Amino acid sequence: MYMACDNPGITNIRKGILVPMIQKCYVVWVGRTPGIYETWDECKSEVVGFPEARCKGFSTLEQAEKALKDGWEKHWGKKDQKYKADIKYPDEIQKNSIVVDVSCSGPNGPMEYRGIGLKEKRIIFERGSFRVGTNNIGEFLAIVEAIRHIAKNGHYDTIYSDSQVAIGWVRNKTCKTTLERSEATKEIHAIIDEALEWLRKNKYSCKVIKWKTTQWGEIPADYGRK
RNA sequence: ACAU
DNA sequence: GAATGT
Ligand SMILES: [Mg+2]
Ligand SMILES: [Mg+2]
Repeated sequence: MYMACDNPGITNIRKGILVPMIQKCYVVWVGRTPGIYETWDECKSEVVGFPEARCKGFSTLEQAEKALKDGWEKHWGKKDQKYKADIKYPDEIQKNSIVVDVSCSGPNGPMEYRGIGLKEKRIIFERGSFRVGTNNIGEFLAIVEAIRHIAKNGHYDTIYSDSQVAIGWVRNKTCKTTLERSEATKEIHAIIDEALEWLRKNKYSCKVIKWKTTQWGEIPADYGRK
């Protein structure tokens, strides 16, 4: 029996480590007998070989009941919010931590990043979208923002990032981005410069450590767009 | 090669 | 397939 996470959309799936998405209700709008089914097998037998059949999986009975009333037109081909299974992380992982990640649509942006409290699965900060920025710049700014959050508010003692590059930049208090300084990039560079200045002028005691993606699956702050 |  | 980085 899976427990529904009350903050869907910020946990991730990795076979063998994390549990798959909860999808326990299947709505059949157009099939042999329209209604709600508990398994894919049942659902399948309602729709296979049925012309123009319409069905879809949902996480909760409530969602499914609403979707059945809505009709398939409102849900077909759309991404409804799916609840993810709650996750048991390995003991090795520091639970009193903020996990961060970036999402970068193109090589130079748009870029956004966020930090999430691992234990509470709560979004602590979200920044962007920045018109220009690289993956590594976003990973870097995310870590610095998490450090500053902890320096100011306490509550956490560890930051996880999956970025070898950004962890290094933070450690060295330097940003070796290849993104040229130009009129088009001056905004993001100003933000980087301010972050570096804070790092160099302030002390902090939280640890910044590597999220071991190959062992633990995608970092829970991941945007799930890959 | 490693991490994104 | 491409780019950002050590
Ligand atoms: Mg990342
Ligand atoms: Mg990611």
